[in-house]
Amino acid sequence: MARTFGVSRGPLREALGDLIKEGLLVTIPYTGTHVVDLSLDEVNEIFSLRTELEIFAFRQLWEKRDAAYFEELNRRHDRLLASIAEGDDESSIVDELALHSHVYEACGHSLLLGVWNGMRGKLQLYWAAHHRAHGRRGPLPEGHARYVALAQGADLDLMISEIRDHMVRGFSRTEAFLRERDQLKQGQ
Amino acid sequence: MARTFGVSRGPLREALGDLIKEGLLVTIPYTGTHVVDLSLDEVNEIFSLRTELEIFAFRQLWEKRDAAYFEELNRRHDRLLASIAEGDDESSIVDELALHSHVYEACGHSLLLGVWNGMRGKLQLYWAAHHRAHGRRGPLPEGHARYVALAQGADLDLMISEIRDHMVRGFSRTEAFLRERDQLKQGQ
DNA sequence: TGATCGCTGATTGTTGACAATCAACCGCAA
DNA sequence: TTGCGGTTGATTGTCAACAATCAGCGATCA
Repeated sequence: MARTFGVSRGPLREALGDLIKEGLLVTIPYTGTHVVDLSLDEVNEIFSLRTELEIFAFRQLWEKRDAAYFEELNRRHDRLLASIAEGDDESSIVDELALHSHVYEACGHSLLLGVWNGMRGKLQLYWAAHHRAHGRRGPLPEGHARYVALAQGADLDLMISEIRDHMVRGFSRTEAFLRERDQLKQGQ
Repeated sequence: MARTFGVSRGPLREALGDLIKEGLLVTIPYTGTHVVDLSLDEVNEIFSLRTELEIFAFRQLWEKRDAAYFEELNRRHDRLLASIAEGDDESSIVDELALHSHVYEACGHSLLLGVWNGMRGKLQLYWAAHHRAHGRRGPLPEGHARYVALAQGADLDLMISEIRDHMVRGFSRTEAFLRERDQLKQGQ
């Protein structure tokens, strides 16, 4: 890898070490390091923890929401819809994550934002890889309509229940990819 | 540092990099790297997020609690009480964190455990440093009695409210250290 | 056929050296 | 005293090389 990328082993070692600590790569000693192979349990953990974190973020944010927040929220939602309309899966995924990132950035809890960024990478990597493998499977256009609407509403409890529903839907969608992949593996 | 520790700059660079990414050290470019100086906001963030994570951990664990869990819980509590009785602040802090770690380890949510371990280091470093600076200020013997009792009880809602109270108490205690430190700084 | 042994090559950790960048200090002038 | 430019030394990133460890593979033998 050092030769192909034209850099020395030092910086490469550091970069790979970062990705390993982030959980995006795993290494088998003296054999090699490859992209993680997320199990169903791990995906379940990501979504269950995301649910709690995102609810907590909205609780922190709720009373502080202002015009700037609403504007940026709609801007990110529009960008997601545009990417979906263009059929660009890669962008759709990035935009979906950017939409969800907004509440973490806006709530003013930097530690929480750090934790979210830690798992965001896993989701992006995972979705991108499997969308490339399985073809067109980006986010659905209507997937965030209710989410965005309630985030601008007055009822926090409704928003919280939408977050729970949204995560359940997201998990189901991801779970479906996983089962397909495992079936393909067995077939080999 | 490389000379004093008798190692090359490579491994030292990696070790410092890890501590920096963990948030225990900060580096001012071309000037030096020193131990992080936690602000009141950051401490508040740690305790507010801890509250949510620990409640989530207990929710995951609650129905799965068994004899082994209760045994280990009491074992860790006894160890904490022993360290407090001996007046060993260093051990008290480690034991208090170990007691809280138990629910994260037992709930079977490895991602959650990873997030907790990420902030655990900050708390240990912070408490240890300031206890050294301010003298005897370890955990109080009765501080976890109710916590441990309710963790073995049948009422999850009571446990949740105890967690909230416990974190508020912990934050107040830590906040007091912080205000003392800042006053000392101004005095200099 | 199946198991064991030694070899090969890759992976991994560490080291000392080179080069670039910039903060801190000093001298000088207004 | 205050402000400015040049110098010094430390910090930082990168590199090539050495050494140690071990997985994979073929050869040998029962």
